[in-house]
Amino acid sequence: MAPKGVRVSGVTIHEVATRAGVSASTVSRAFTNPQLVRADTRDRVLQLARDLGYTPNRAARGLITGRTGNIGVVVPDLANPFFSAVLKGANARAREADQIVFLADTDEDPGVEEDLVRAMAKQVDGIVLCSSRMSGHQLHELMPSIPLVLLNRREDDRPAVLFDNVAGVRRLLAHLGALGHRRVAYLGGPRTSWSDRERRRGMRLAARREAVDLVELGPFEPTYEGGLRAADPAAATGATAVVAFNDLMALGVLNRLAARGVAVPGEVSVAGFDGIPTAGMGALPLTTVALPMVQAGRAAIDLLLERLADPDPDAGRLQRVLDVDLLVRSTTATPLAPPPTPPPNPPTADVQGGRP
Amino acid sequence: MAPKGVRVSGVTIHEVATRAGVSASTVSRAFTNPQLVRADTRDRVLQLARDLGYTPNRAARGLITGRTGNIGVVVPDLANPFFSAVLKGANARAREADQIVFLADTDEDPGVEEDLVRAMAKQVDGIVLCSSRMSGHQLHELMPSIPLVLLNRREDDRPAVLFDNVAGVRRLLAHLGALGHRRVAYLGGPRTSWSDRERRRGMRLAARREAVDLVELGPFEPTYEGGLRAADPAAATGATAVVAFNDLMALGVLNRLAARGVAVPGEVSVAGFDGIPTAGMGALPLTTVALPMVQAGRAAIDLLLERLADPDPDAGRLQRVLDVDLLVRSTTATPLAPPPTPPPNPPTADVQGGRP
DNA sequence: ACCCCTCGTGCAAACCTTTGCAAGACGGCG
DNA sequence: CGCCGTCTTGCAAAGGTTTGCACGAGGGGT
Repeated sequence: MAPKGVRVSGVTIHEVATRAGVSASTVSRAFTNPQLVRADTRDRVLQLARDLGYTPNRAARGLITGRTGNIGVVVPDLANPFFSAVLKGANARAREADQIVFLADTDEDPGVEEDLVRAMAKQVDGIVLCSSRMSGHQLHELMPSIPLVLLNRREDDRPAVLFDNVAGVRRLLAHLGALGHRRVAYLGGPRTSWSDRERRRGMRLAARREAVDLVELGPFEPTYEGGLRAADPAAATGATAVVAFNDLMALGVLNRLAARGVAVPGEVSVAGFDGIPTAGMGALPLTTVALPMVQAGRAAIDLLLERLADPDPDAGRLQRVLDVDLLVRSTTATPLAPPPTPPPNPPTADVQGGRP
Repeated sequence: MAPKGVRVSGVTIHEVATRAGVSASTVSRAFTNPQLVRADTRDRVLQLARDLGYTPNRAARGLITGRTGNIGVVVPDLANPFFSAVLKGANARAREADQIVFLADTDEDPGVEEDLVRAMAKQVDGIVLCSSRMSGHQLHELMPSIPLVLLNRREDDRPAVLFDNVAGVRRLLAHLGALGHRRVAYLGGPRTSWSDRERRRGMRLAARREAVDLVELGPFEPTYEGGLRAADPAAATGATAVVAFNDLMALGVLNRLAARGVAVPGEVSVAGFDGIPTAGMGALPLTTVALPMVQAGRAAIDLLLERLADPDPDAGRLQRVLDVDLLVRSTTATPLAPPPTPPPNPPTADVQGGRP
């Protein structure tokens, strides 16, 4: 009946209690409610615990308190530096609060995402869902079973950390408009992405305001490879400026255009979203709408902790909208010539990029 | 006495048991030892469990089995795509084995690393330590308390997933030698890094073999910024080829050299290690020694699972050495001219880059 | 000198699951 | 017809912790 697994650090609260000549309750209180136990007893117990290397077994504690001390973080793709950065922030903040992060990568699949959330639910106090690809319906089904905080996704008035996408797009188009661009292509990301919808919406608004023609393409995969594939259709539109759903795609566009001999930013300007470090490392630093990724990760954990401390579902407005920052760098400029005549390469190459 | 925390999915094994008209033991067995319970009982129980949305509470299970079903993964810096890739592999493999990944980021600090491992130890079955920066002493102290698998770090014959750094360096230097380089600079990474020591060792060996002069610099921070700072001292050595500790640094070098007007690969060739995606995305795809990062992450989890299944400490040789791959791309070529005379910029600028 | 209040501590139940042991049912064999 | 073995199930203990309740001691007020 004894556990078969290797007992990792066998020192329990009882051991500390016996050695200190007190009961287990006292040791427990010394840790969780220090003011309940007499000062000298407490000090003796804590000192002894330290000497013995005792740390409370969080699983056992969780069993009774109903709190695990764990927080789940779910991302669509760890390989995207945007999510690494968010994760880094979340992880740092969680550690400060003495919480541990459970990680899950969904590979951009809403089904996997739902499964993972369900699987995690029992073992964490709450979950931060980054750029969730799930449907509103799926989301609402999950909501009651576990405290959820969304990041980069709005769903009604559920707790969320958001970026001011529309403002970002407005600034970006103002910049392009001022440079003299009159025809702009937007390369869309996954249909399931909230930020893609927001950016599309913002683009339409801002395009009208700046009096530029807007051409929408996509969806494309939100990756470098997706950008490579998106570049040709984009060039074929005759737009003098191309805005990609994210930096990774924009980098792909940059590379493909260079391979075709299209001058950036001379003939075509390119911009992205996110502000991932990679975007600034190339020979041509990318103009981009930078999002405070690390800060967003931290904010999401903050929100979750607040929510857990006060489970009252409608305690305070729990949406945080973070400001974004237009980084004007080397890939945007005044277009040299009138829209170039159809480029040498066959411009009809696969117009549809990403998964449908 | 009832738990105060929000009960997340209150359905317990007892509820299923009562409804199915059996005892809790039977339900438990239906899940963990199906062959012990009569077929029709089992089916009825499992079906009911599914309907009720019951999933076993892993914390409670862990309490008695001594296995948590969790695996810890510790990395020095999430922002480095090398570690994102490793993590992605580890996470995928863990999920297949129905294990969950606990994440920790140490910010390159060995002290934090030790703390985190200790804090995790109680809540995971084992830990994968990626590129551990801890001393051999620290490592040995930790070993007995928790099953550990090292990744990109050898320590005696402890279980580890390693890359064949020396072979990689040999191939890289053979490549540079064949191109005609006679003086090569190595820009070192953190002193605490095992792979840096290995690469240094390999460089010395290979340099003798190829009859090239080797200049060792560093340590530098293993980041893009570290590379920016390393470029000037590297140029000052008069080497025609620069090998950086990792790709991130190499990208920094590339950028700084471009800013100074040094032609790559004309005047100076540059190469890195890791094969992170970013390295191939720039206008000048980087020549690099590519490591199978995702595969390494998977292998580490495999090793850990094997080890857990058979806790016999000396069961089989538990070190896996993975092959590396020299990717020859655009940043290495035959040097144009004899080593250029001292470059226009003051070549004395901070020779020490990273932290001491 | 008595009573009451406060403070510090211990007891035991509860959280949810796994598992050794034992008991009941049933069939076969001698 | 009795004995034994196999199969299926339940009982109860155990795992480490938290916490409501109760108990005892000590102090201050009357």
